[in-house]
Amino acid sequence: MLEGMQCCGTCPVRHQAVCGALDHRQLQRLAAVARRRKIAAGQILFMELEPIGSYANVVSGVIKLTKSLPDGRQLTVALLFAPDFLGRAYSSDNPYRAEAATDVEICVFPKTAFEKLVADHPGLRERLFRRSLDELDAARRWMVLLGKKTATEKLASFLYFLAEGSIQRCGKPASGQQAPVIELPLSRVEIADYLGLTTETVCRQFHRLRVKKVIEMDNKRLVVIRDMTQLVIAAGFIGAGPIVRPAM
Amino acid sequence: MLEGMQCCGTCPVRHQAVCGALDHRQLQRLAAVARRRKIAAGQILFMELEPIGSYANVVSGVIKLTKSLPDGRQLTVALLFAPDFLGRAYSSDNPYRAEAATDVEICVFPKTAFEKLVADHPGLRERLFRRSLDELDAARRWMVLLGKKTATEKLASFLYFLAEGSIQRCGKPASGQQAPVIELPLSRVEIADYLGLTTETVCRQFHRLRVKKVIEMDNKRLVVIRDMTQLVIAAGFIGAGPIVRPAM
DNA sequence: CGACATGTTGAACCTCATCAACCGACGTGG
DNA sequence: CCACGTCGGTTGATGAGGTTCAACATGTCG
Repeated sequence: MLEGMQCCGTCPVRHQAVCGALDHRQLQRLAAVARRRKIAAGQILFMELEPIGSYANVVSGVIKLTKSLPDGRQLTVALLFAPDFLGRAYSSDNPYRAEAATDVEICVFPKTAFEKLVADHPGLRERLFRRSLDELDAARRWMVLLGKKTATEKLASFLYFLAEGSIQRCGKPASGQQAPVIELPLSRVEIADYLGLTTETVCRQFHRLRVKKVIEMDNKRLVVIRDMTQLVIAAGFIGAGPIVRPAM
Repeated sequence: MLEGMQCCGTCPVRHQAVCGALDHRQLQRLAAVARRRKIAAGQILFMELEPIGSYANVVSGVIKLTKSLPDGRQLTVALLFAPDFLGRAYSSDNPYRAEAATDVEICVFPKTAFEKLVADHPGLRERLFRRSLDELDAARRWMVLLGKKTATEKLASFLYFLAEGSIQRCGKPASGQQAPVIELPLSRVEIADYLGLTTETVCRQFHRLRVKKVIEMDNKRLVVIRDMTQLVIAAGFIGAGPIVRPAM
């Protein structure tokens, strides 16, 4: 077992995560109960409708949140990356299944201890609130993708979304913009579940983007973005033609 | 101009809305700056990306939040009903267009005054936080609808969602369950935009549900739910066959 | 009345899902 | 070592569900 403070001191997401709101003393309090855990890819953190006994920060890796229909169809409603927070305040049971998409490291806080800390510390509350608002915006952006975009646009948007994230994490590639390389954290099936498509369609769209010289792929999991502007256009973020502003 | 306190005293959403967290004194402070406004159906409250100078409670009627792609495709990402809250904390500009779907009454709070009140009152903050979490859950539930459901399921889900809401508002129809009647707050086009479909498809699905005796329609805007269980099945909430639990 | 918005219906088309075959990588066991 | 089964990924053929385009119906307002 890692000792608490040691854990927080070396934590790579110390400042970006919700705990960034805490001062030294408060961090000690949190660290006393926090525990690092490694989760292997594919492991399920908690099932749908299962009560969750703890909160957690994602320290590294990617976690999927998925919902499923009674007949087995399922959709991944969110991906959680490095400084993201896992857990639902004000509700004991939660409506998602959380699963490690890659090998994952999380920092787990027991429910009651964390809630006490939240109750005492307004800064922490604010961070959680901000985060949930950001998630809400992200969810609604994704709704547009799911409801209105074509298969190509969906995949292009997904790749752009990943590129954007990796740029934010690793620093942007200056103005010289060398081609960003992204490692897909999801299998084809998982991508399909995230985009509301089937595996086959996802494959074909990868193919199309490759043929159009927008991307390049060495490994099945490694994507090089050859033409960022084309990707953005393919994603439907800017119109290929003139921008149509809907009339009042 | 209505005087503040009078406004809050007679407010039908006084307790359910976020201001339910305030005691009498604080309510006075809010009421001093709050203003009732009536908005006609079709009016736009604020445009996408436009900074918003105020927050508001929905007192009556329905507000649509929609996002649009540069080429004009658009999706309604949320409907706001009576005690709902309109506004985005921690962000001056917002990513949605807000439009009155029906005639609407809202209670408007100037941005800074309201924010000051929020800063002073933890109960209010908590309410806002809870609300945003609920919205997040709702958004993600809707993502499943948009990403995985068929046209029939989408419309049935929408009707169920409305029925549920009206039951919650008007009290449930006992166990005797007389057929719930719902008035559609949206036109066909608007429903289509909400469900990620086209007008034509929405029409055809209405037709199908009518043929199947699940619903009945007098007016174009009045839907009687003849068979609630069939509606729930059509919505895909429970499997028509045996429930398949995905294997671990 | 005609012009316009909203809703409905029909027919043709197209995207994407479905079903099936196949490929390569990997691990296991003979 | 190779045969094998399995799993993830790719490709092809086919078909259904939903979009698109067009016509028409209905209701409303000038």
